Amino acid sequence: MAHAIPQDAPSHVSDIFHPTPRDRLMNAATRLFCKYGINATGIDAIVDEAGTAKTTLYKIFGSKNDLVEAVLESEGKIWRGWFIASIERAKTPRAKIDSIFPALKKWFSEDDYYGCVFINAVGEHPKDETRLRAITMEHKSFVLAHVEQLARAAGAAKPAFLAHQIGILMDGAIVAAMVTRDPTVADTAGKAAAALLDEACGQSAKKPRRRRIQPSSRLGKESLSVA
Amino acid sequence: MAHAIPQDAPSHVSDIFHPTPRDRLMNAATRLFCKYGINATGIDAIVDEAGTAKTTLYKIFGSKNDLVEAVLESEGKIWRGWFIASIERAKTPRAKIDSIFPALKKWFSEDDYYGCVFINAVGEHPKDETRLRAITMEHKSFVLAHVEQLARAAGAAKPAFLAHQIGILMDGAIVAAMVTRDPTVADTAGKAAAALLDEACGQSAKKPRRRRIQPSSRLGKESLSVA
DNA sequence: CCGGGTGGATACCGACCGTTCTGTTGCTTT
DNA sequence: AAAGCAACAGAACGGTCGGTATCCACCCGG
Repeated sequence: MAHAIPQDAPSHVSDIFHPTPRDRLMNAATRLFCKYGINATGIDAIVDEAGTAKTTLYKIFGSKNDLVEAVLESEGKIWRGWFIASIERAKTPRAKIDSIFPALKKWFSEDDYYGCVFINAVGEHPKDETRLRAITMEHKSFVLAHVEQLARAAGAAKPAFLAHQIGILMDGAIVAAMVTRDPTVADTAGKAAAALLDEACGQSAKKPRRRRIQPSSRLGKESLSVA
Repeated sequence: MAHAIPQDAPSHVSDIFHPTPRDRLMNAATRLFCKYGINATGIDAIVDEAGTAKTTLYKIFGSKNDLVEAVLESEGKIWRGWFIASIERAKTPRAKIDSIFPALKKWFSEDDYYGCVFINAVGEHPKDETRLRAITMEHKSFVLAHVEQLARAAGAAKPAFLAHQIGILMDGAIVAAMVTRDPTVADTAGKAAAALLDEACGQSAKKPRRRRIQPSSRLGKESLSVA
């Protein structure tokens, strides 16, 4: 997942006026990697867009590979920050999970939505590559851990299992949105996630008006250390 | 989705003994594109592996782009053939849908599973590209149409909607399996699909069959031309 | 005033890219 | 035997790749 919503997290305030060469390179590389792919983006295009010299890039990052890793690392952190902030605006754990796919939909709707850099990066590199996949899995694990914690707080029977399923839905929606350019895949995936969440919480009806069994699972909202 | 199971569909029998240069080029290109990515695979490597001359490649395909499209077209057809044959072995529509993810799991378990060429191709090319995305969507639509028909035959309330959800689960599983190299994501996705199918068929144990108005949609199992 | 470090400009490196070219096999078909 | 033709080998094209070296213009603390 990649390319965070711009509005929040201006990182360093001074960057707005005097962005360092490093930041300019990171921004340019991020944009070009996302839009055109990593292999299809040359060093020259990056330094061109960043307005720096090639020497500066190699002084700072050492190699294109290291630049790629730096971009993924940074982009992952920004994306996770945006994602978690987006869903944590909701009040209850259930509402937070329910706002995952509306958040994704907003992301999909941006005109510069290019899919998930991590997924695309793994896809366009040799499949015996290790480093990129490790970085991607780390990113994924972080997001899934958060979802799992929410699932547990929401009273899901098997929180890890449910989080895994939601993660698959997220990946699928991200990919489908990239291919089709249709943000409404998020709605479809969101309804699937809601149904799975309903089932995992033991109440199959969408609106909890007609509660069938409802034994416990009402508590647990508290005492949840975020990790 | 890409890279079909080898055992069925030997295409032309004579190819086993005298594979034409075209077939050798297609096979080599397919393998290298899948394993190393399209942009990372040079013409030299393809003709090297195919054992043909560069001239032959350009006489037959005209350009690398055209070769890429030919590979996607062919690989898509092979994959769809394998996929549909795999799930159609089951007897009932419900069983056919239930065998989607076991089939994918077998695919994921191959040691030369490299994800979906279509998804990877879109991901590593400029996002304003049109042709690749069109080819990918065509492939996807074909598969989804088949799933939708099965969903309708299985008595799902909203077959197109369910098929769409299953498609997202498939894409998510394909991507997750590529990144994690863990074929069991197919199990997780499969259980999600089964739960959604249960719910869509109204026999989800607890769901009290809250039908809306929609009186029809019960027939239509027949007269469904797939492609 | 000086000296050192940061970063820009530019030319260059060997390697490889996709593509085209020339020329040569070897098997058909006449 | 002659001609045709698909496929071969291989060199070479202009261009770009990732990466390096050189030189120069600042800027800033002493």
